[in-house]
Amino acid sequence: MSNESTSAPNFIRNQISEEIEAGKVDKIVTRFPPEPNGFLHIGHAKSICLNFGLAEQFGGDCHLRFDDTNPAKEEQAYIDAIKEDLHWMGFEWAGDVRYASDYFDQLYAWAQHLIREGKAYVDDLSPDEIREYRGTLTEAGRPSPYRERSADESLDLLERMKQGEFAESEKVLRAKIDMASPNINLRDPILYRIRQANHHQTGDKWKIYPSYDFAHGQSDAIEGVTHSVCTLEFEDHRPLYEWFLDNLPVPAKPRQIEFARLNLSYTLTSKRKLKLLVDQGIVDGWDDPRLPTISGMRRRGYTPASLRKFCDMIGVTRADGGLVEIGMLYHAIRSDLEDNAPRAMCVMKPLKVVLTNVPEGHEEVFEAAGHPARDDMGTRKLPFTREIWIDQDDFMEEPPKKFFRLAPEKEVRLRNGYVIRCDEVVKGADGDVSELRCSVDFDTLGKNPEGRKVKGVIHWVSAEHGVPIEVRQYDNLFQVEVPDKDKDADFLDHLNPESLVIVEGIAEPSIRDAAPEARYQFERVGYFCADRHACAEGKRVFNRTVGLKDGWAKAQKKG
RNA sequence: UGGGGUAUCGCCAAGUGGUAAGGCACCGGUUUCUGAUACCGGCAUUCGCAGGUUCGAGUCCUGCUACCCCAGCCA
Repeated sequence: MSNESTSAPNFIRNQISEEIEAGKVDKIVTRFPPEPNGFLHIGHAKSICLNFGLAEQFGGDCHLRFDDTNPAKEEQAYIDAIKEDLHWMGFEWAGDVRYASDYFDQLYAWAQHLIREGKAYVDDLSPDEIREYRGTLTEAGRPSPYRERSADESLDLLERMKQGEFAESEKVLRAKIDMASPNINLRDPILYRIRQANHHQTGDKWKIYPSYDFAHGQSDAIEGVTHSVCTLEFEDHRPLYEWFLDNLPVPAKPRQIEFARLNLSYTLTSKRKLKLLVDQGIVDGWDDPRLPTISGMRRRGYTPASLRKFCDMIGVTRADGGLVEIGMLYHAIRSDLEDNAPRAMCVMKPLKVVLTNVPEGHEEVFEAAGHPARDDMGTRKLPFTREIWIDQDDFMEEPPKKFFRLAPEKEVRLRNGYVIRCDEVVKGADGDVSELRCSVDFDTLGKNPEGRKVKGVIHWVSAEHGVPIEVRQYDNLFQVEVPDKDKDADFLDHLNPESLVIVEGIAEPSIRDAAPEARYQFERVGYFCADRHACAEGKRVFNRTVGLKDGWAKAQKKG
């Protein structure tokens, strides 16, 4: 696998470089901390490349730690999928897979420590009351009436919460910080809440679960994480993150650094919304090729290298509110596949061509390069017969100027074969063109015809030897750049009705034994990937990863 | 209207007081048995706006403006 660790410098990398030069750290430790409540998407890929990339660049470690503090939303299946995505991306985490739940005992002891220090208390307020007491963005909150209850009582209550003596929402453990803080996260944040759910890692051992804030920083400290990189929305949590580290006997003091999350045009990167698309059956599972999930992009035909390249291209900053054009992603995969995908020909909308001066039963085989610039990809055999298929788009009865394809009385080259001339257009009862009768210039194989130049080259497939395949032509799932821009509207209204168009194509025989996930460039059309599920079942299904750039279409548009 | 952030080409993004990198897109041109690729050239007198400091400011100061995040017992 190509390992383009070009990785452009960014502010985090620069900062770490300085720390290392100043001797503040010798070995860095980062971590990728997904919650197993959904599949990883392109936004996670950015974080993955950053965290694993940093460890790679500085000779440090990157841990994989599942942030599994909310059993109500998490599942083992997501854990398995996330691990597979990471492996596929080409990253190895240091040591075993870790879980925040590995530290539940320590976290509990630290909660008790805080209570004894008079810095935490069990609160009996209801969720509604807690919200009410918290105040608003502009008004200070009020202390809970339970705020000053004794440490002994809180300790006892917390233990009983843990034993399952209370119902969900009956009690919570809160830190005692500052109800008047302008930073709402410091208004006595919740440390533990009661959850009756069975936990995918700890089973029924616990009835209380730590909040993200109470678990994350301490887990980082336990693991010796030096740089805890997260997204901008956690910036307001940093004072709290540090408050815990400063008020608990933790073994280390990691630093939280925030960067801007990725916004990609025409796509959604909200786990909640992606899950809705999956649950409502709007797409074919979490790995639907139209989804920006890592597994979806994999199925679509993206390569790990292309995803890494894309992440390098977009960079890492603290500038938020931006929107990366999806065209950048397309460029990343095209440039990879241009270099690495073998070529083949496939006709998408077949139009029959009878080559009148080729005898019935005649057969010859052309040898074509597997890749025009890579000898290591060998050659493929192209059987040539009297009847062939070409694409309907490559013929026009009344062509505009500069239409370098087939038209009545015009010549065109069959890719890797002869130049042919269109002598006759046959129409069906409906008036549509049903067949073309052409003649071959046999003196044009591997050389230009005498005295004239034939500019156009079109792809074709022998009618006798062509292999029927199902082609799934994927396009953006949404029709607008920011599907969820309008908070009052339903993002489903912007679904693209043509995000998937299935067509029966006919491909050259060389793709007959394509392995699942084999990628090809269907010449003059685009890049395609053998569907890993369908092909594993013996079907021949190809997903369009991305089309080739189309200068002709662009020129037409301009008029 | 509280707090925390961010503003450099259509998009992403370098730049940390010395006279605006790069990529994507776009526009020309060359090559081409993929209207693809490759290659060559063009593409910010200007860094949200207005003042100020300085010999010199995208970089420092002041004041505006716009946008993003925060009132889950989600992460």
